[in-house]
Amino acid sequence: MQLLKREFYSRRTDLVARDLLGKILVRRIGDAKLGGIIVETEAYFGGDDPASRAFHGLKEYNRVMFEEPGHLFIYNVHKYWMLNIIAHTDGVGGILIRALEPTKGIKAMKRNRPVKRLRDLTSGPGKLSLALDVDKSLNGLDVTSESSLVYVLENDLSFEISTSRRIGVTRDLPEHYRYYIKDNKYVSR
DNA sequence: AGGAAGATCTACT
DNA sequence: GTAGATCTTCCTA
Repeated sequence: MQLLKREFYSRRTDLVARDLLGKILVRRIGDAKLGGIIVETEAYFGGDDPASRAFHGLKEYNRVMFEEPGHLFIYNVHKYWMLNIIAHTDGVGGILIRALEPTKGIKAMKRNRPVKRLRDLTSGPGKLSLALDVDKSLNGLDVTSESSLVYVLENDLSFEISTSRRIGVTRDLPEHYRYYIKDNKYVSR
């Protein structure tokens, strides 16, 4: 399977968010590989998007949102770390990875986040960060490098895409910027 | 230094 | 469906 390159992320944020569905997110920890199929994403933009971490302008903690596409942006909310991948054509924007369908390293992920049912393992942005042992130490990481600790693989899969408004935001835009695989049981809700 | 907000999760009813 | 826990970061002083 082919690694997604920087050109993939150097496109409109919402298009990249949609196109990430069905791809394989891999988290490497030593020799182990954990991860799964991306089944739910959300796009966040720059200055005109009140739900975005970039809405109030450039700060130290959100700096990577304004930098080169294809890097990780890790942000904390309510005790959990949010895993985002930077993607834009106009200088700022990123995609929240909200849910995975686990396929690799399931035993290791369950050690990181013990659950009874597989469908509870990575069906939410905070859940998948715990399962994949993702925290702020990965902020700014380049996901387009062969040797990266996190990267995304091409994957041929056919499915129907559903959309909705974004989940959990206090001030959302009227458009639909949440994308998910229809009827997939690992979607967060 | 203190208070409040927030892209969440869990455990209830 | 709703309440409460929890912690990083921001804002004001």
